[in-house]
Amino acid sequence: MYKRLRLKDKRQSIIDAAIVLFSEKGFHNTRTPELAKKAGVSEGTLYNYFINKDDILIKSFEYYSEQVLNKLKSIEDDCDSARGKIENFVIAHINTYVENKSMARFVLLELRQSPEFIKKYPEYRPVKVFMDHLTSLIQEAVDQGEYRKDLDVETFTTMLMGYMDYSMTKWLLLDTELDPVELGMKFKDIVHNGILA
Amino acid sequence: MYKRLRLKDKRQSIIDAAIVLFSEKGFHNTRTPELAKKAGVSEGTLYNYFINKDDILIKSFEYYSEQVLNKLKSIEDDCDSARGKIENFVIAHINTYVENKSMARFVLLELRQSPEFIKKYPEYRPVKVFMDHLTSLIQEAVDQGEYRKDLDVETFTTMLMGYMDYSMTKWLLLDTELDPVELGMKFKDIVHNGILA
Amino acid sequence: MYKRLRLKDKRQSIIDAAIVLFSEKGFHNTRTPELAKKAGVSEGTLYNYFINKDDILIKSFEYYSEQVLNKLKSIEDDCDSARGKIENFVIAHINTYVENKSMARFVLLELRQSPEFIKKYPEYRPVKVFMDHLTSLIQEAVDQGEYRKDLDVETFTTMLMGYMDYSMTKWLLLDTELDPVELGMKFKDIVHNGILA
Amino acid sequence: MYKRLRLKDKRQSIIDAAIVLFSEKGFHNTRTPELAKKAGVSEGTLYNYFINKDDILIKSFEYYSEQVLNKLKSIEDDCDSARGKIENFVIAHINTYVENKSMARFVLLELRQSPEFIKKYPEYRPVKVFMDHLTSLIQEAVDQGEYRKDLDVETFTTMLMGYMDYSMTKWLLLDTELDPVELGMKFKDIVHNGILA
DNA sequence: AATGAATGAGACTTCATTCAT
DNA sequence: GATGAATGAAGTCTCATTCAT
Repeated sequence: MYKRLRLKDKRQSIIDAAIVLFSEKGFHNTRTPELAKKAGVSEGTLYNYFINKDDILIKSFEYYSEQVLNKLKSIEDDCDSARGKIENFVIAHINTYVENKSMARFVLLELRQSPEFIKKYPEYRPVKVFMDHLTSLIQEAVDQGEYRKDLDVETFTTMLMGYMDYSMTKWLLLDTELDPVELGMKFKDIVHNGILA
Repeated sequence: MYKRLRLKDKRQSIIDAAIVLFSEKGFHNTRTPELAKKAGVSEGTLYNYFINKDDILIKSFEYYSEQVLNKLKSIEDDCDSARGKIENFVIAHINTYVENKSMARFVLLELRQSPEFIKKYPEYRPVKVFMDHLTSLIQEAVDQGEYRKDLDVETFTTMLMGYMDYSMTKWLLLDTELDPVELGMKFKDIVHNGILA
Repeated sequence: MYKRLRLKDKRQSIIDAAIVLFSEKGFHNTRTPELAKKAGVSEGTLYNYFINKDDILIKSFEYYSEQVLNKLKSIEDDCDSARGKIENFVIAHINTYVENKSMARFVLLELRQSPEFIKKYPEYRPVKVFMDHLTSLIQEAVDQGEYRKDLDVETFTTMLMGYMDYSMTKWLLLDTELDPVELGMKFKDIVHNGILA
Repeated sequence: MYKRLRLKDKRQSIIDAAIVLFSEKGFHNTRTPELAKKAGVSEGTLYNYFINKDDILIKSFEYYSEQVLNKLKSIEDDCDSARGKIENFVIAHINTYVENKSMARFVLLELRQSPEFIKKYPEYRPVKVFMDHLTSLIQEAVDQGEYRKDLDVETFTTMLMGYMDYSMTKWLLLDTELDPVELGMKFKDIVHNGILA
C-alpha cells in the first residue's frame, strides 16, 4: 500500500514533468535525461513506468483527458437551462487552461496538432470529447426552444470551439491576459444580437 | 541568366519538398537525405542554399508568407462593399489552403508547434497579416454602417479567424471535404441572424 | 568507490589511446570511432568524459603536463652541485621521452602544429616549465661560480633545450637510437672545452 | 609564351596562398575554396594545376626547397675561411625565415613536423639539405684547423641547428623580435669560450 | 583553360535506451 | 525497484573533388 503510493508518486511526477517540458520545449526538444532530472528520478526509472518516450507523451495525454473529463462531469449539473449550461461550459473550459498554462500549451500547441500523435490516436483527440459534449448541449438548447429551430448546430459548435481555441492560442503565443467571463460575454453579444446594423 | 534560373529552381524545389515532407511527417521526423532526394538534389546541395535544417523551415515559411501576401493583394479590389470584401476574403483565404493541402498542413499543423519557429516569429506573423487585414475590413464595414456601430471588432475578427482555422484543422485531421462557399454562408447565417429563437 | 575507479579507468584509457593515435596518425587523421575502439569504449562514451574531439587533445596534453611536473619534482633534490643538477635534469628530461615514445611523438611532433592547441596554450607551456626550471639551474651554477660570471644564461638555456629537442626530433623522425647519457656527454664536451683549436 | 607566363602566375599564386594559409591555420584547417579565393582563382582551377590538396602541400614545399637552395648557393662563395662561411650561413639561414614569416611558420611549425608528410617524403625533410651543408662546412673548419681536431662534428651540427630552430620557434610562437646577427654572436661566444669559470 | 554549382562519402556527435550493480 | 554509466544506431553537416558549361 505504501509502496503503491510511492510508485504512483514517481509515475505522476514523470507525467507532471513531461507536461511542463513538452509544453515549454516541445516533445522533440525535450531530452529524456532532462525529463528524468526534472521529475526527480533516474533515467532508468522512466523505463520502469513507461515503455518509451512516445509512451510518456501518450500517457501524459491520457492523464490530461481524465482530468478534463472529471472537470466536465463536475460542471454538468450546475445549471438547468441549456443556455446556462453552455455558458458554464465555456467558462469552465477556458478556466481549465488558464489555471494550468503548461497543460494549455501542451494540449493546444504541442499535442493537439502533432501529426504523429493524431495518426496513432485519431480518436484520442482531446478536443473531440469536448466538441461532442458541446454539440449535445447546443442541440439541447435548440430542442428546448432556446435557440432557433433551423440553427446549424455543427457550424455553431465549430464557431464556438474555434473562437475559444483561437483566443487561447493568441493568449499563449502572445503571452497576453485572458478573462474567461469577458471572453464569453463578448461572444454571446455577437451571436445573440447579430452583427448587422 | 540561365544559371540564375536553374539556381532558383533548386532552391525552390527544396522548399517545395520541405513543405510537403514537413507537413506529412513533421519537421523532426523528416530526414535531410530524404528531403534532398525528394527535391531531386544531393544532400550537400541543401547546404549550398540553406544554412541548416532549421533554416529550411524558416525559409519555407517565408516563402509561404510571400505567397499569401500576393494573394491578399490580388483580392483587394474585387468588390466595393466592405461586406462583399469580407466575404471574398474568407473564401479566398480558405481557397489558398484548399488548393494546396501540403501547405495548409505545413502552416496550420506543423508550423504552430515548432519552438524554433515561434522563437523566430514570436508575433505569429503569417496569421497576423491576415488578421490585421480582416480587422480593417470589418472596421470599414462598421464605419460604412453595414455592421452595427457597437460591434466589438476584435472579438468578431477572432471569431471569424477561429472559425476558419478550426474548420480547416478539422478538414486536415479528419480528412473530410471542405467547401469554402458553403462554409462562409453558414457562418454568415449565424452572425447575421443570430442564434436566438 | 568501485565505480569511481572504473570511471577513472575509462577516462584514462581514452587519454592513453588518444596519445598513441594522435602521435601515430596525427590529430586530424584519427577518427573518433577508431579512438573509441582503441580505448575499449563505445563512441558515445568519449562524449561522457570529454566535450568533443578537441577537448580530448587538450586534456591529453594536460595529463602529460601533470606527468612531467611530477617527474621534475622527483629529480629535484638528487644532487648538490648545480652542474650535477643540470646533468641529471638533461638525462631525466630525455629519459621521459625515451621511455614513452608515443608521448614523445605526441608532444614533440603533433602538439606543436595544432592551431587549436597553440590558441589554447599560447605560451607553449609544456616546454616553458622545463625551460624556466633549466634557466634557474643554470643561473644557480653561475651564482655558485661553477659557470663563468658573464655567461648569457638565456642563450645557454636555448642552446641546451634546442639541442635536446632537435636530437629527439631526429630520433623520432629517422627512427634511430638515442642514448641520453651519451647525448649529454657530447654536449658537455663542447660547451666545457669550446670548439676552437 | 604569354600563356605560359599567365599559367605560371596562377600556379604560383596558389602556392603563395597555400604557404600563407597553411602556416596561419594549418593544413587541415585550410579549406580549398578559401585557398582558391585567396589565390584569386576558382576552386576548379586548383585541380588544373595540382592533383589534390595533398599535392598542393607537397608542391609548396618543393617550391620552398628550391628557394632555399638558391639562397644557399648565393652565399656559398662569399667568404674564404670555413668559420666565416659558417657565420654567413647561420645569418643567411635565419634571415630567410625572418624575411618571410609565413614561410617560416609553414616550414618550422606546419610542415617540418607533419608525420604524414615526413612519412611520404622522408628525404625531403627541408632540414636535411641544410644540415648536410652545415656539416660539411664544419668538417671543412676542422680540416683546416680552425676547429679542434677531435670536435664531434655531428654533435656540433645538431647543437647549432637546434639552437637556431629553437630560437626561431620561440620567435614564432611567442611573437617576439629576432636579430640574426646578435643571435649568432651569442652562440659563438659560448662555443668559442666555453661556459666554465 | 577556367569556372563554381553540385556532389556524396564520411566525419563528428547526440540521445533514447539498456543492464549490471 | 532504482540507478546512471555505457551503448551504438542514426542523425546533421562538411568539404575535397568533379564536370557540364
